[in-house]
Amino acid sequence: MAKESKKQVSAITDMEQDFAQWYTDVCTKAELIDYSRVKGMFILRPYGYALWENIQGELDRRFKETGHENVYLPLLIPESLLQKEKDHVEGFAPECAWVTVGGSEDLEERLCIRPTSETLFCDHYANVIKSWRDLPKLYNQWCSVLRWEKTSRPFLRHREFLWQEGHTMHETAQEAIEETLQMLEVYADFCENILAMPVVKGVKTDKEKFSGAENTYTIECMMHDRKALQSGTSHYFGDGFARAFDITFADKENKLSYPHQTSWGLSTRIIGGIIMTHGDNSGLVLPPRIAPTQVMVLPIAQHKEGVIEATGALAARLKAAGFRTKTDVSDQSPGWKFAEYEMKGVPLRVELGPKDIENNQCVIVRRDTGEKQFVSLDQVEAAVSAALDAVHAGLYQKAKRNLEEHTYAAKTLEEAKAIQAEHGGFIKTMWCGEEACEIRMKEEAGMTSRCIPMVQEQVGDCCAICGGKAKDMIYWGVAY
RNA sequence: CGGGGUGUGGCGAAGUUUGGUAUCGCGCUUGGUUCGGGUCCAAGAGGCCUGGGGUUCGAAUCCCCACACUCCGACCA
Repeated sequence: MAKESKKQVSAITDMEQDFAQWYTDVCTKAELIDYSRVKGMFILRPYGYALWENIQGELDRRFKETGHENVYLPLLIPESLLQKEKDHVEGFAPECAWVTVGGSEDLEERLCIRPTSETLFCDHYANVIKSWRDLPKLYNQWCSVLRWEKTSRPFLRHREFLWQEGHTMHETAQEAIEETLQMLEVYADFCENILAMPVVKGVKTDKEKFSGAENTYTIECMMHDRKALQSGTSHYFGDGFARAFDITFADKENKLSYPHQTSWGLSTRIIGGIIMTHGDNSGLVLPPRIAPTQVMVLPIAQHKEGVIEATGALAARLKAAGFRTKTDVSDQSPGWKFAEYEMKGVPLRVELGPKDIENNQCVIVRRDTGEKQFVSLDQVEAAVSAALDAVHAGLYQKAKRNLEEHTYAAKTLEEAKAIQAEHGGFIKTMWCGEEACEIRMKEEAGMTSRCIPMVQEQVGDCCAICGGKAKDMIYWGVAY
């Protein structure tokens, strides 16, 4: 009886049994998300939104440290504007949603709800960039965009999703390329040091790059089911958009020149990545540096004299020390509370009961390992700080091990196919650079190219697919 | 957009084959009890069974049509 009710309350499917169902369970049971009336549009509940706010805070600080300014551009793009750059419109047209009526009047020109804002930024830049003195322009926008996806999943594929999009303009190609790479580094650093997610940095093939870009750089992460998640991208555009939008400036020699452009983005999709990188069968596991609640202080035998007061005092101390701390003095049983905050991925639980109070101590429990530690109340701040760092390091190491243990080298298509079928993960091979080989890999092994990593290795002499002359070492994988 | 699955109080399900006016668990409310891993007991509130049409004396149940969610595939961040 008790066993049965336990199972019904927890109700998170084991990831080994059904990974997709596990994922959906975590999203809803941890109260990150709710479904709305419109397909593909999700409600970010307070806990999920708080996570995004913390992500925003960390990224925004990094953007500002690297000289960027926030702006806000309109939601709607006139069709004529969207069509100025050929590759771009071809890439996005299939998933655009349109506004055709205003009030009761049909509009003369239909308006696209932004799927991304390159065209809006370019239109604006054409107005404000006149001289080399106006460069660089280092803008970022926090907003939502809309793409009419056919299928959707919480965080991983929303029709409307929150993101940031950086759009910059530079005097020289060199400077723009440096910016592109710099922002890739910002994302990689953020993922590894804040989210505890190890990344593979690289450049996309022509087939996989952003519509209209010259180069797309990416950070690829490996999820627990060994599928790949593209977690952030940074694009170098050259002067293609500038020419299409007629953005010119007088350079230092008073010659009319086209500026060089970049854009880079990271979305709420990363939350899906956090869930699938760190989560376990008890639910969410949050990296401490962005967890909305880092420490949950729970009273044991709270009806006993002084326990609730002591719990409140301890929580206040931890809050004062700068830790995001909460308590739960509801009349649920301790066991219920343990399970609840595990499901919500709170990195540390601090238990405080009559015995602890008597001994001037508390119990610190790590979410990732379940490890318990008895700590004197005199040193609790230092212990919590160390434990949070330990959780971060533990999560990172575990994810890194998953990435490394499931990255394989292959010399032939057959070998790659066999490895993918048996183990999943990333498979590195040599590649000739031909799109035909990418298509063949997709058709035969179900894998797309993830990236050509910055750090190259010689894993063979010729292209694993066609046997032709190898150009680069490339990563393949099944992607979200 | 192709293929499968599902739709019954807030959640998870039984009931559908063989039509007879809805059952169970969780949650919720109130009171008591317990508290170091989802305590226990009692009393209560809440559903015209996704929507629309049809068959029938009678439909959650049979038929048709929509819609939604979900999984797999194609496409995409």
